[in-house]
Formats: sequence, structure tokens, C-alpha cells
Amino acid sequence: MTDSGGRGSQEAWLAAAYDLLLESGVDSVKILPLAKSLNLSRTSFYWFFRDREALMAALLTRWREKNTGNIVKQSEAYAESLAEAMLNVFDCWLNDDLFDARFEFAIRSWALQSPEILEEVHRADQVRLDAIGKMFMRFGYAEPAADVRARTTYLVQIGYISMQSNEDISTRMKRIPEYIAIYTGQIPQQRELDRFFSRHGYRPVDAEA
Amino acid sequence: MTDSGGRGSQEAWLAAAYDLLLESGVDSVKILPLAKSLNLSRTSFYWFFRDREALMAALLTRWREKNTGNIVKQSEAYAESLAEAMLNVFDCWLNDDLFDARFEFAIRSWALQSPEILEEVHRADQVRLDAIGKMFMRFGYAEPAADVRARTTYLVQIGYISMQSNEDISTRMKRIPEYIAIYTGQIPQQRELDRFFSRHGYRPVDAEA
DNA sequence: TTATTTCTTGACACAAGTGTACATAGCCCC
DNA sequence: GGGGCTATGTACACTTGTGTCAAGAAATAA
Repeated sequence: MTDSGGRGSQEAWLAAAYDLLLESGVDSVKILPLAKSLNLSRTSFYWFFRDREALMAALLTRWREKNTGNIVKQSEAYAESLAEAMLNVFDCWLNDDLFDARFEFAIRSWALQSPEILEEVHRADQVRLDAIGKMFMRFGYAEPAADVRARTTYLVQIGYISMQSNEDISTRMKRIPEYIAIYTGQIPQQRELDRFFSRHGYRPVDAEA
Repeated sequence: MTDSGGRGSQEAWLAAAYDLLLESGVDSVKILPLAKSLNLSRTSFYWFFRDREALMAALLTRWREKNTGNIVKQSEAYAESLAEAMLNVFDCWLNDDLFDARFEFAIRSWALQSPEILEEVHRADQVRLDAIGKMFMRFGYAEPAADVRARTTYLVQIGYISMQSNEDISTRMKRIPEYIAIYTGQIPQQRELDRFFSRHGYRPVDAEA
């Protein structure tokens, strides 16, 4: 799928591991199958990584760098209303460059069998929830209410990931205004929605034919 | 942990498998470790189950019977207001006899590596979402709004499970009124909350010392 | 062209898991 | 006390995975 460098390279092994992790979970990330998919000898792996553990650590680093940072950034982005701020966060849920949902789920499943990974996930959750909570506070919510609203916002998404459903973009888009209303307690303005739709390349169909 | 029957029995193997599944995920459910934990010979397993697959099928059946049924039942329970109805559903999240959260997460992680399990999980999600959606409709919400509110209710919980956090009951209870307000759009009455708290054996502390 | 560094591979030694075949306990009942 | 079920254990054959080592290719630099 993803590739770079010569026949074998650190990146190639890592990319193959990433693909397999997302496809079938941590325990499927074995060196033998990776070698097969790369058409390389199994032992060639050990030139690039000390052992399997080093490979897994590299995968974890990749996740850490990608998924948490962008949520924080989006929650801090400029917005004139809470609804607009919320839509900024929603960018993450719809843009794979900002938040890799399948990766996220794979890591969380991994956490089930590894206390160290669970520690990492908990840390990430805390950072993300705090960031979204601060966003609510910026728009006038007090601490406890902001916290629960942040949880609602964040956990619905984590739950959605955990459903591993595969809905098309328009199905998901149709729910957005309602979600915004529930999370923020205010109806989003049409121009805010339009801006959001447009930056995700979605043309809403006003009336059914 | 759980046990029944003589030294070895179908139930004993199944219970050990259940414990290991919750503790460390599907791939840890191997016959050799189970035998060790039961202090039995590995091959004795094959007297009770045809093979490992049969054991896994039994685990899945157990999940199916427990977790989905109770959500549906709670969402249909008698209630005078939407807030009260919502609190009936919340019973599931706080009572392990109604909904086994760790079991749920383990099964969802399993789904990552098995299309058949994923199929099962999708089916369960649909049934549960429909049931909660109907509850909202009973209290006057129209189809699309009811659907999104059902999703919010359900997905926050699935997300919470996926966080694998281990908070004490009072931390969780303090958030309940706010959650009800967000999900239903109405403030729960004190007597509704009191009824809920009381049936979960929780004594709210009114003022901080 | 030669030397050196960068990759690739097959052979080896292990460990952990699956499942089958067969022998052997215990236990109940008659 | 001998049959016949239930339950357990031993021995075997096989598969898939890990990691080390030393021998080679291939590319790169001198």
C-alpha cells in the first residue's frame, strides 16, 4: 500500500506493519507475514529493527504524533461562535489527515493487552478532553458543564470509531447539524454549516427529487 | 475467578476463557494458558470442546445473550418523562448485570480481525440504536433528531468503554444530571435523580465540606 | 577496479501453540 | 468385583512464530 525507499527499508517494513495493524490488530503484526507481503526474507527485517518490539514502538510513536496533536490544534482554532468552534473539531472526524480513526481503534485494542499502551491511551484521552473542555469554557461554560460536554463530543467520536462502520460521507454529513445542536445547545447558522460542508467537498442536496 | 462444576467442566473452561478474553484480548485465549490456570492437562480441553473455535463460539453466544437484550429492555421500561426513560437506560451503564462493558470492548476488538464477528457487532449496534431511537420518538422527537440523539446516548457509552478508564462511582454519578440535560435537552427533576441514585446505592453529597 | 558499506538470504536453534491417538484413572450402578 | 461412562494425562506429529550467525549480493565511493 504505502511505500518508499528501495526494496526493503525501515519505512517499508513500518508501512506494512501499519497496514496489517489496521487490518487485523496487534497480534497479527508478525514478522513472517510482513516479509511475505514485502516479498523479502523474514530475517532481512533484523537489519532495520532490533526486534519486533522496536517495530511496535515505532508504530506507537507514529500514532502519538498524529492523532493527539491535531485535535488540540483544531479545538484552539479561531471561531466566532461555539458552533463554529465545534465544527473545527469535527474537521478531525472527517479528514483522515487530521485524525486516523482506524489507527486509533487499533491502538486502543492493543491497550487491552498491554498496560504500557493503556497508560499512553489514557494520557492521550486526558489531553484531548482537556483541550475540548477548554474550548467550551472559552465560550462561557463553567468547569463541570464544560467537562461533560467535552466528554460527549469526544466520546461519541471514540464510540463511532469503535463501531467500525463504513458509512458514506453524505449519511454522516446529514447528522452534523443535529450533533452541533446537541453538543453546544445552540442551532448552528446556515453559513457556518455551508463553510464546513464546502471545506470537506460536500454539496448538500436541499430537496429530494 | 468464576467457577462451577467439578475440577474440569465445560463451564470451567468457558469461565477461564472469559476471564482471559477480558483481561488480554482474543489472541490470548489459548488452550495452553487456560489449562495452566485450571491446573489441568491441555488436552483435557478436547473432551469438552471440539476445538478452540468451538470455545470462541461459546464466548460469542454468551455476549450476544447478555449485552443487547438488556439495553432493549431498559429502553422500553416505563417512564413518565424522557429524563426518567434516559435514566432507565443509564442503569445498563452502571450495573454489570445489565451490561458487561469489558466484555463488550473485548468483543469489539475481536471484530477487528474477524469479519464474522464484525457482522455480529454491527447487527447488535443496529438493534440497540433502534431501540434507543424509538424511546426518543415515544417522547415526541421526530425520526432524524431521535436517531442522532440515540447515537449520542449510545456512542458516548461505547466511547467510554473504549477509554477503559476505571473511575469510581461517585465521579461518574456527578456527571449524570449534565449528561441527561445534554441528551434529552431537559433538566432532570431532583426526584428522578434521587430514585436513580438510590437504586444504585449511591448517596449524593450535597455540599462539600 | 577495488574496497567498503548496505542490504539479503539460508541454516540453525528454540519456544509456544494446535490437534490426534491411546492409555489410564475414578466413579456409579448393578 | 466387573462393566461402562466420564474425565484426565502422555506421547507424537505438525505449524507458526522468534532471533542469531555467517555467507553472500548489490550498490556506492575512492
